[in-house]
Amino acid sequence: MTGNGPSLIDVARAAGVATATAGRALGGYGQVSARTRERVLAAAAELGYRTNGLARSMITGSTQTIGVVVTDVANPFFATALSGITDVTHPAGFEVLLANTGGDLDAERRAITVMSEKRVDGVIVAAAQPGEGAHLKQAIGAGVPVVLIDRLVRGVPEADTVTIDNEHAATEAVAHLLELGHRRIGVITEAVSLVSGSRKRGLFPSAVRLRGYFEALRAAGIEPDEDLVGVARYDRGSAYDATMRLLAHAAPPTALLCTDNVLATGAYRAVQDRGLRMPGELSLIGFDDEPWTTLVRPELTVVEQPTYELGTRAGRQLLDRIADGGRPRRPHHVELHAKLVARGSTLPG
Amino acid sequence: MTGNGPSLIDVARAAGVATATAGRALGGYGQVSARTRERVLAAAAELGYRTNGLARSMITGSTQTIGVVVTDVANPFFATALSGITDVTHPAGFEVLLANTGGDLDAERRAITVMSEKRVDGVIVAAAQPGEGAHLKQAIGAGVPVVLIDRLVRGVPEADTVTIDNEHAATEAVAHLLELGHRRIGVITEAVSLVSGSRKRGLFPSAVRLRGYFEALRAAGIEPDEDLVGVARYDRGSAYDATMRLLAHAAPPTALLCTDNVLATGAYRAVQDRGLRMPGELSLIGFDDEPWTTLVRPELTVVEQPTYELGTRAGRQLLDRIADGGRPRRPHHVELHAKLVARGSTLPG
DNA sequence: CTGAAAGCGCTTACAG
DNA sequence: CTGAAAGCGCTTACAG
Repeated sequence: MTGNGPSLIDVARAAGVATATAGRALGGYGQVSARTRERVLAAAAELGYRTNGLARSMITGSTQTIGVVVTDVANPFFATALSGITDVTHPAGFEVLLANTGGDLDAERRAITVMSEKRVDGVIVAAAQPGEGAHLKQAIGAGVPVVLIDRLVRGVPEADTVTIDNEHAATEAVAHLLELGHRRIGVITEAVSLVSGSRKRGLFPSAVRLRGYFEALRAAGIEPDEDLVGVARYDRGSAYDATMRLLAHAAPPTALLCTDNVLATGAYRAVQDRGLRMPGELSLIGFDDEPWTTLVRPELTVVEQPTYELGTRAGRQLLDRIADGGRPRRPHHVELHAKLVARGSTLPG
Repeated sequence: MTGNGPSLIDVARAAGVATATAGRALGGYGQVSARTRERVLAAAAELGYRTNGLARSMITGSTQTIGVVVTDVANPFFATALSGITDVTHPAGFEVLLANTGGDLDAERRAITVMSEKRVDGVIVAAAQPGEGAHLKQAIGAGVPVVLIDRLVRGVPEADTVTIDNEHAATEAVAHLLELGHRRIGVITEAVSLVSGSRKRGLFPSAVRLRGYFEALRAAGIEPDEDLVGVARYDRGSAYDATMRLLAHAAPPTALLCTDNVLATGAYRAVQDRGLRMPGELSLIGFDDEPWTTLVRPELTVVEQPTYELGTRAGRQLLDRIADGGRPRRPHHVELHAKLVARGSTLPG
């Protein structure tokens, strides 16, 4: 019960004008004489009037609100992307309705439904699963523009996308290690589809990065060794364990690539605990350039993603779509480049 | 233009019932026979009907949406608190309208106004400035419950608050250092009201922590030395510079307390670059226990804030308020405790 | 420039 | 259980 308060009718009555006139004075549309406007504004202030955005939106057909769906706001990656989104959309007059799915597909479906019912003008989605896009397709069908961010989803060809060139990013990281002379290069990943030749070509960043890793090795004439692939759940402890297992092998890797920032914290810790010198005994590369990567010793070599820009581009793309007012147009795909930042964890020095 | 689509009237017509009946079947309120419900549901599915939440909210007086206003979502502190909020409110059926103010008071005022016009059922606010609460008071007056989080604001005695016992947190940190024998204990802070005896008693965490620092010293019979207070803007670089200045003094501190996690990254780096051994030549304490604090060597001693819980408690508090339906009730104040986690940066070992 | 009327899409009494 | 009517609070043609 948002304690109703005065309506436009009350303001109009107090100002001695018609509601349509009061609406024009307060809403900044149509024509009103300066004198009338003043009287209406005075009456509104006196009564403590606030526009009912619900009623307005119902008529105008626009809520000036966009939905943003992510799997985990507490992850610095999404938090940073989110700030990129708001920095672009807020000045344009749009508010953000946020949903945190925790990677649960059902939660994502519910979020999309609710946002659609609340009549958001569009949504930006970091999907929970690459295989399931029916709910997104339905939203688009209902006239809600969708921009996919960070992750591609199968079955939604109409959606705009803003992603990072993950395959190249991984390739570049491996190339860096090859150049330094490494041949036994391991990887810590949360990708499910392990097998390099799998037919289920993954669409998610971790899967794409894993593919890049495999291909870079092959291009260098090295047959990937499954013993050098450490699979972890998406948390630090699991990455720690996976790293420890790899390092305990009879023929352990001399270099390690982590496909994500969370995994990198676990791997870094494991290498420390194992007592291996970096980069002398083991070279390590992480993903995402977070503040801590230059506080550890040695500093961590990383693949730096343009995370904030991922958000700003997605925001701008959605604003464009909304401005287009649902006119059909072919989907727009933006792919941003990640950049290798070489530091002490790989560079002998 | 969210391409309007079929309305309840269309569904009712297709099902051969009155709109009121169709509404009852679809909305889950009132009484409908099973047979009628089925027919309505079938018609709705056929037409691709989706409820117009705007119209519903206008009548029910509830949007099932809360506003959350923070100064910086990209800061792990707020990102984590935010996830605590959504974890509590989302299962209760509430969506989150997010505003990122960047610490700008005007942006905060606009956000509150817009959220109020969008008829959110309540707001959780991490305020930009402690001195300015008129807009919040006004929201409360209009019937929008307000829960202040992390920071107190003057002039809004009606608001619920969920904060951390910052004075005690700082006191405990200083006590730890005193116990280890330190007498020259410095502080890196972004608090503006520097002077210990200032009459403008700060309400913000940084100011309260600074007060705790001063009082802990005095309680130990040590007169605070202004030369040991390093003031920085709220960023890593500025904290780095401030720390470097302190360490360059003729009689430098032997221990340093940082009143925030961002400042701690700058200070840690400065101590490294200065070539001082921790804790032998300098002991360091930070705020907030982030993943990196156990990756650096030595590990960082910190005051660990219950950040996630700050969010869940604020969420629950707001839900309670909303459930109360605007019935006047005295404000509720929750103060959570921070905990010192002693590690290598202070413990000789 | 101003006003009277219609209507956005629902839910809520009120009858039956 | 079902329906006809009223109404939530605005904006939008349509006249004047």
